[in-house]
Amino acid sequence: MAGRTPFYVTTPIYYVNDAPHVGHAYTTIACDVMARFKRLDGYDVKFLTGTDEHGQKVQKSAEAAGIAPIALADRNSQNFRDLAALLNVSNDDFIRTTEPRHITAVQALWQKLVESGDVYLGSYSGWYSVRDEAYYGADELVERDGKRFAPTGAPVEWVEEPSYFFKLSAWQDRLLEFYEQRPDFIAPAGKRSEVVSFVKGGLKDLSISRTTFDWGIKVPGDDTHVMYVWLDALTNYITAIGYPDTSGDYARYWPADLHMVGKDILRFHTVYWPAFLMAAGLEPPKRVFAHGWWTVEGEKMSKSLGNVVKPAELVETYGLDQTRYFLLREIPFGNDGDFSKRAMMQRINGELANDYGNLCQRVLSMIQKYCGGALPQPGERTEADTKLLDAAAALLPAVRAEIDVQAFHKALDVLWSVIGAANRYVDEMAPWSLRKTDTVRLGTVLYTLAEIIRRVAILTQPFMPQASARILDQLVVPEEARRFSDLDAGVLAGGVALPPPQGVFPRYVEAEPGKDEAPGAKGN
RNA sequence: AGCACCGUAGCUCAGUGGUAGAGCAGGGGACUCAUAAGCCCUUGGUCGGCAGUUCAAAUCUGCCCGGUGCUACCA
Repeated sequence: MAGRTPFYVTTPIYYVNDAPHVGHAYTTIACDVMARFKRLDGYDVKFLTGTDEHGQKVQKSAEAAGIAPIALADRNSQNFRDLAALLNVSNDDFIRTTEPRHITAVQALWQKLVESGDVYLGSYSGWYSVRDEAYYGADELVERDGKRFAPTGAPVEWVEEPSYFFKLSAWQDRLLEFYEQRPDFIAPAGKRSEVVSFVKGGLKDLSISRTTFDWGIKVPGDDTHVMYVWLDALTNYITAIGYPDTSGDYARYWPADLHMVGKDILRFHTVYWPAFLMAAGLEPPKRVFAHGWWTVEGEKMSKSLGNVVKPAELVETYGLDQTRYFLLREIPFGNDGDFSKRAMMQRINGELANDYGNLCQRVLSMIQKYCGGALPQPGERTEADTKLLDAAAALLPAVRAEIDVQAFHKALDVLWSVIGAANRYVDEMAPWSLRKTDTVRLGTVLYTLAEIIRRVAILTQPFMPQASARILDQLVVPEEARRFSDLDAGVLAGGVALPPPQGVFPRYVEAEPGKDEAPGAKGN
């Protein structure tokens, strides 16, 4: 434990007013790959996800449903727990902002901000639409008949409510200095420029409390206010490691190595959050990565279009590991991308079934048929064997470098380059011919291939834990010998009996409606 | 409107001064261990347009056209 480097990765906490969709799954899976990779690579990993449960929207939804806000939060928070389980996500903790530990942490952080002089009582004012429950900027309004209306057509009125403010304006220079010193703090690089330019444009103080609703954490010493959601929500990252106790897990895991976020909440994580933390005398996180959005078959995902992709349907239709693979392989991480059935099928069939799955299958089958089901003993190596083995040995540092910058697509690309090389090696060596001419050489070739597959499968574990495990099972690699340190230390031993091969990545064949029904039969 | 980024083969993208690349899709071939998989070969682009700098530009500069993002309280 003492010798292991800590690694702390977080998903955003998901808002309980939302139903889980592929976007949530995407963020969570990306973090899971980070967490699994780092664990296998010997790190002491803390992986946090959870739910954000306060705010006016939740209060309103609960009222509409005729239940208490906490009842709504309980129910919907569970949906996100279920999602994590569905996706085989390895989070170490699941935080809820309604938990006592979080309330304690947020109030403690508030006190720190008060003590540092960064909080003052003022009033928040603006053009408010009761109908939309939202404030609008003066420039957004339309004036008709001497009255002002929101872009939505709703009437607005000038309202003013008391509010505590955070002196964000005082942190502009220190934030810019921070970005300057830490060029990797915001990723991808393009997003960093946006944030820097935003901050350079000047910062206004931030309203951090509200009096118009009460579903939130009370401001210490002023029960008429609840904290504004972002202060509440962002604090979850330190709540989960024990804050305000800064000795134990906090000392070990903070600052977080990576906050993974969707691009819509980048600013909150890269401007407000570091400012809050610095004001409280705490360190900002090391890195915030803003990933992109998925469209579906070329269209924006939306409730009104009815094309929202539910993670459970993906897993049901394509399989869990296939879904995990597709999401991280299809688009350069950080970019927006499109989710289409066609692309999914191409990835599953072309890369999982044909390249990876079939490589395993053909090699294991030949061992089964030609070697009586026992892993052969390798003989003398040729240049071709060495070349392939060297390529596989070079995988870990190459993949690690990509994972460290969240280039998941490139990490997979690197792995597939060896899968491709192995498939070419099979054809070049033609074991089906060696079988008749040179059984010693045959043994070396099949052994080499099995060893390549072992190495690849160990490295695909973070992406596809179940499928990788099934491959390693078929090579009789002990469960405790699947860490990255076992890549070199756990080289396969010849002579071991292998079980009959079983396909791991089946081809996806689209069910053709009507095809499997009797003519004239009505479906369902 | 301002600022930033992007526009390269049918599709998704890499390439940032020295004779255009990958994967997928399309076409052809040899093999047969395997999941109608794998392997080999191959068609395809005046690198958005115009002008300039340079011995040399997809790569630098200017302008134009087209697209995207950001421009604070929306969790």
